[in-house]
Amino acid sequence: MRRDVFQGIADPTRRAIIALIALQAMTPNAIAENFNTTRQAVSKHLRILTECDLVKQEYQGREIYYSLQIEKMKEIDKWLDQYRKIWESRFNTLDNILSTLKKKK
Amino acid sequence: MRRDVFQGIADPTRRAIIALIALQAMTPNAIAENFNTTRQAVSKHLRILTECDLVKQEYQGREIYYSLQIEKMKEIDKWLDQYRKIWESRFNTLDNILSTLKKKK
DNA sequence: TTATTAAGAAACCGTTCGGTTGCAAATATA
DNA sequence: TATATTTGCAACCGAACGGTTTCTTAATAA
Repeated sequence: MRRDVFQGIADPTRRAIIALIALQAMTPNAIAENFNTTRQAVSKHLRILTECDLVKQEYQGREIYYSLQIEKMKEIDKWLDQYRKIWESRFNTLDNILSTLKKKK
Repeated sequence: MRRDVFQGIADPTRRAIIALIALQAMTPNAIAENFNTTRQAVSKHLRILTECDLVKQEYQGREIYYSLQIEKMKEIDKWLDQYRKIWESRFNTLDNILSTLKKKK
């Protein structure tokens, strides 16, 4: 199954999971306690997040700690960069001014 | 149908469309010429992009010009901000150093 | 050893997705 | 006016998604 970061962050529950484990590693059970859903549903999301390398696992006995692979988030930032150039440009500012004038008219 | 930006950018074809119309407005036909797919498929993507406000339409006779609503892209940037803080932090840098040392070992 | 607990795997279900084909409406052109 | 063009809409299809329930495996605790 081909996965990429953008598919990983597409689901709101997965974004919530990402936020949860961004600062500290957590087990699937601990993560699932934060949602009104079954552990298996969370487990599936973790699988998808793992498949697109947004998350890494650390085995500790029978428990598995999941944590965010922050490096992968930079990919989104890198993709955004081309558009950041646009919205920071003078042309866009000018465009905003023009459309503001239009509205007033 | 509830849509958000993250769903909008989830599909690779839609990201390509976004890149195409980022700098200049284009009609569905003109956009479709850039893909090995039917005009209707592109039209569906444009519909989704419109629903999540990533794209705006401008009617000109029977033609409709689609262009990127760059403001909406800032939402992704804003969401990324919380993670940018993490990957730019000293703690993370330290973590990188540690894992580099681990690999060398 | 025997329960118990943590987690993944498999099967299933309804919905959405991405795509196609076909059609209707509106505008432009002969 | 008749015809061609641009576009959106509806119906349909197979695959993937998000979720549940059930089962298996492996590690811990009694």
